[in-house]
Amino acid sequence: MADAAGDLPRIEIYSTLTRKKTPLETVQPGHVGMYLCGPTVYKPSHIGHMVGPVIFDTVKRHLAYSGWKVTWVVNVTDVDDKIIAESAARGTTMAKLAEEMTADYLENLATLGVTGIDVMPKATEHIGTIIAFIEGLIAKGMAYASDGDVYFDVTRDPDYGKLTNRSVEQTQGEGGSTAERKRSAADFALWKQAKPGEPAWDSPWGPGRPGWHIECSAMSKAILGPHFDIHGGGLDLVFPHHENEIAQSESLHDCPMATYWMHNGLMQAAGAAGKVGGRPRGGEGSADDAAAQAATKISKSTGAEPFKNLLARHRPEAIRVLLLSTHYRSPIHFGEEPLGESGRAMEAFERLFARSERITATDFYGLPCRDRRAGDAAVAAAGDEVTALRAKFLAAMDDDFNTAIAMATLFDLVRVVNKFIDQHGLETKKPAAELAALGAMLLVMRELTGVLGLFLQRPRQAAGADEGLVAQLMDLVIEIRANARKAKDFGTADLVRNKLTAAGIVLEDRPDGTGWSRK
RNA sequence: GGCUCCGUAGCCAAGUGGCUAAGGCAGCGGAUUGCAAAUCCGCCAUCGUCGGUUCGACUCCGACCGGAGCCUCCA
Repeated sequence: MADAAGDLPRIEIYSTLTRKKTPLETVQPGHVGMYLCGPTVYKPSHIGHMVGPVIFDTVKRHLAYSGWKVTWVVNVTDVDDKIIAESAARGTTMAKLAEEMTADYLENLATLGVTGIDVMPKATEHIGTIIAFIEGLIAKGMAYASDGDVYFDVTRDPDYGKLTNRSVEQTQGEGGSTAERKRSAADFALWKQAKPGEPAWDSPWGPGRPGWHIECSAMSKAILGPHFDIHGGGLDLVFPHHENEIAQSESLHDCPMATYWMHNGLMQAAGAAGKVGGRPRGGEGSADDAAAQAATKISKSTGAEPFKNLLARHRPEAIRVLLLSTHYRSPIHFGEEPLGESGRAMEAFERLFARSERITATDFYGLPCRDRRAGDAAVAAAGDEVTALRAKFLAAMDDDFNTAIAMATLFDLVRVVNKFIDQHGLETKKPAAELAALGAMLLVMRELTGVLGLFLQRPRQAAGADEGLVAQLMDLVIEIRANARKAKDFGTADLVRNKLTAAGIVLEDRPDGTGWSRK
């Protein structure tokens, strides 16, 4: 369980299980097995579904960049009560609906630059694995069949509740119609008998389908082994889902399921007071205003619009920046305002990229991301300030993936590079030494933004068919205006600029000429 | 009622037992510009309230107030 590879950096990870940070030590030296609970595919994904994937994509990028080999698994729950209900309502089949919604999910992930998923198992493709897992639990006396269902017997699991610090007595269980088939209320279903007309698989207990928690235990074992390194998910999955996964897996295997349990904070729809969940709290006389403005997690708010709708209004880069600007364990305040703000903040990067491309004639997006983390000496050409910022960035990422600080150092880096360009007048002069230093700085920028999965592709231009024509016209307008300015005819020059601004085109008179961009 | 967690500038958001409490957005002043835009420089917080521990706390402990999550499906 120790990392023999001594050249790997020390990375600290917070685990919900221990409630503290400890240095990453992997089951297999140099290899990280990582499992993230993915979506139940019954509706188009919303922004809340994107949080975990973006965060763990960033985790994987940083681990891989730091020298580990990483296998990242994200499951897709494609058999479930909600899918059955939704497909019935739509008059389609569970399989078809799941396929459609999985495609939607994958498309959204790709848009956000989540590219690191290695394996994406589906529950329906692992029914045999799941049944074998359940049989193992029954054989060990940890589970029992009851009238076509199979339940996990929590009373046989001495450390049940260790993840969330609660006792069997404190859990209420599903209740409802299954109550009388269970030995105790906190027992949970491993296998559910099919009702007539429902999708079903044959099993030793009759036709049915897997319970909610078992697929993750069975599939993570099949792909990553009984004990792997990192298990992730949203904070709302800690109980009962992850608690029950631990119960199943550790009861069967007698070893830890995952060394680190990482949970991301939930998207909050600021101001969109949804229903007030949970049991009533003691006090009365609640402040109406506070209640009205209370944030609510997206999945329980009315703000959970399909992610695709969101993309019509906001650039994916702005969304990723927003997600990474907050520490991953904190809730994220979400809404039009925060998104617009992070969009504006992000444009400072793109302006710098464009500026440096004008100077160096090098495509920033085409620069190679340094894929293996190197020591300070490797980036010395970029100067002390940049080297120091890079060290700060890496230290932040090594400290439980503190992307908020990492982002802050990136903003500092933008300022440092802009200042360097200003001070050396690189837009008009081209001294070779300074250009080389600028190139080194941009390589660091490319390296670090790459670790966060940002700016990997040139943003798509507004795809107007007349784009070439517009560019030609703009060249003409700018030339005419330049002549006016030369002739000190500023009235004409300002008229042109003001009219263009009103039309959504911004003119910038720079030392090396006039540029334009769409607002 | 039980279990987690949070409360930092106008807004968002890091962080630390004692050194200048990151960064972003907005705002203000300056440099630059024909004027702008962009860029750069500078300004803008004593850390929910009240107690306690300590030589010293925003950081630890307690109480209180406010907010979030979970205890039922949820990323």
